[in-house]
Amino acid sequence: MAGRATIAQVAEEAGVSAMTVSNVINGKPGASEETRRRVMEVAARLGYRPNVSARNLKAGRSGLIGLIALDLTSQYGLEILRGVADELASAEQELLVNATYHDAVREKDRIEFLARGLVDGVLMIAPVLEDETVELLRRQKLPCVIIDPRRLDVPLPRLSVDNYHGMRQGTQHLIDLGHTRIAYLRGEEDLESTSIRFQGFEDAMRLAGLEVDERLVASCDFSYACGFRTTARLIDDHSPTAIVAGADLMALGAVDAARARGLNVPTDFSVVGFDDLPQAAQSFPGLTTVRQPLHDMGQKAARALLSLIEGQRLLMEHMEVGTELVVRNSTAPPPRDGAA
Amino acid sequence: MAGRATIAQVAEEAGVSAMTVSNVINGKPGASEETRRRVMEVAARLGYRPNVSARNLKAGRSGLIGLIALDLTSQYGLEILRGVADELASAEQELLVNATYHDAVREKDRIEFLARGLVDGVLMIAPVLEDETVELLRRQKLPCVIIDPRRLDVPLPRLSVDNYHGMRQGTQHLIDLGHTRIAYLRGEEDLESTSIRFQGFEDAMRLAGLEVDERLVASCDFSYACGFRTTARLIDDHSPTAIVAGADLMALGAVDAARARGLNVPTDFSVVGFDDLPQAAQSFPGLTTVRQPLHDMGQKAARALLSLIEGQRLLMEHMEVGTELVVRNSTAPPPRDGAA
DNA sequence: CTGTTAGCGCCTTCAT
DNA sequence: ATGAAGGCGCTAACAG
Repeated sequence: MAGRATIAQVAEEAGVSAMTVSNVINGKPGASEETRRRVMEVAARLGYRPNVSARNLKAGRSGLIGLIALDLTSQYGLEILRGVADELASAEQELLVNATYHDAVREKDRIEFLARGLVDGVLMIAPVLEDETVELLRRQKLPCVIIDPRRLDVPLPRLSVDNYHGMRQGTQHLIDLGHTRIAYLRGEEDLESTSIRFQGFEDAMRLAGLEVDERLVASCDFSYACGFRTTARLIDDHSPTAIVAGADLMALGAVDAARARGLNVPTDFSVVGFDDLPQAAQSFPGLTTVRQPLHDMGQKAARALLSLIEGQRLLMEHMEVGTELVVRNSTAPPPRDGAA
Repeated sequence: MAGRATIAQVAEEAGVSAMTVSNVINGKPGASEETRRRVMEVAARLGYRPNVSARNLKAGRSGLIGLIALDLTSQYGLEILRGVADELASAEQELLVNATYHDAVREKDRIEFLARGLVDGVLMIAPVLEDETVELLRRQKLPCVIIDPRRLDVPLPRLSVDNYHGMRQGTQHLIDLGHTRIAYLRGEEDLESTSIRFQGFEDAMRLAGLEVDERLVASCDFSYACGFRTTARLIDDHSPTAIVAGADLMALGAVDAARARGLNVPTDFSVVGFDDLPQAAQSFPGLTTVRQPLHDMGQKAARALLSLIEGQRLLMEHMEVGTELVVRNSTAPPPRDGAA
């Protein structure tokens, strides 16, 4: 559609062969200064641009990386996306973005489509990844890296976060402040990380000699709305003095729920999140949370994918990155009377 | 790299010609049930997928649409992106995402790169778009549509929002509630929309017989942080009872600034935003704001681009969509004593 | 119903 | 230093 002119036209117009035009355009040696100049002049005049499909067909690669994200609206995926984009920028690879909207069928379709030679490799964020899809990826020998896998044992290269220690540290922070009645908001149950984070919470509690009260534990879908609703209920029914959420969005909902119940955060009620989304810093009070290095994760995964594409083998199939507690203003010692 | 099996291999293995395989795969008529079955069986066994590059080469298109966004983190652009992606999904076009990070040079580079035939068309969100770049797009006859142009008179197909009436309506809402000392947060000054929205604010005030106090008007960069800072200052110095912000992020900052000053929103201080980002609904109190139909805008722009690509002329070069006031809980009548 | 021919635009190989 | 031939994988258009 664009770049009408073809290499043949330029060749004709410049009075040389297509081959020479190709060499000149690609800066290959073997063309006199004179010819070079003439070809460039004609190419510019005709607005010639090499056709990408043709080039790809010939080269057997596309210069494209596919990213399969769950959702294009969650900051979580977008921070990763930024990291990926930053890394790819210096590698002359373009990014093809896809969202599955949490639909396994759509996910499979997209991967299948991308695997038709459209992309040189695929990056997936928390994909559902049915066995059949894994099989497809392996059969097609399509390089791929999974970021934040749902199950840690998928037989594909993957990058995950140290959820266990992250959550243990976040919980410990509340314990250190003196909290004992700590509620916990689990995330979606089909993510292995939800259980692992909870494990970190439990262990931190146990090691501090604290009881994990099951009535203070609830599950949510990672959303603000559910965090709000659930926390409001928890406060009404069981008066915890603090809550740990398996994701920042839920934590933000928890903060507002406490506020809606007339509690001051953090003096009456403390909240700890997980992720450190941009919104965690941009809220009032600033959210204390366990930081996942999302941008770094994107970069790291992209880098791994690029080496796979270049045919190198990865040092390790399963990469893991650490977390970091970011203390802001949503946490403080519990109120004196012990309950909210 | 991927898609090992080619049509020729399938043909050979199935004992038919490549043409027949093609027809079967594409569901074209003219193939006996028997042949069809055999071909399908072999194709499945070999894991055959038509190569996209080859197909596009043949078809004279790339199947790719480029999206030039300012930023991959702002919800504003992402809501539009979602609309675009949804529309493209049914058009067999993939989306190539690019961020310029507000850098005019980078923007030009990216457009130039895409214009090399990589994509069939380009969508741009609030691009800086120097004259030279416009010239390039025209010369290459690269179909493009601009969403939310910085200047309304760019000579390219574009889609903008009725900023004037939107802001007038948002302001009127506060006036109707009884506010008179209304502050205003302008957005970035190099967007024409910033002036147009302000115009709507001014006119609403004037028509209600209210003074626009210049000391209550300030400029910001669309960010939460600046909205917070500036509103805090405005409240300290001039005690308005309400504020209108040219964007939701600034409005969210304003809400938290008021809160930080000990004011209750909305009973002591009202806030009106502009955009209706997802966060506007997901905050406490819910933000009253002027809704831009971002998702629709993305769809509409994508649809326009697709018809341009198909060679159709657009009915109008400049499309405009309307806004809608969304009343939530950040606005209420001013406090009795008249000042904050 | 099925196969042959031809060519999309480019570039690798091998001559000249 | 330059060019001719051929093919990447696919599919119109036209045979048969």
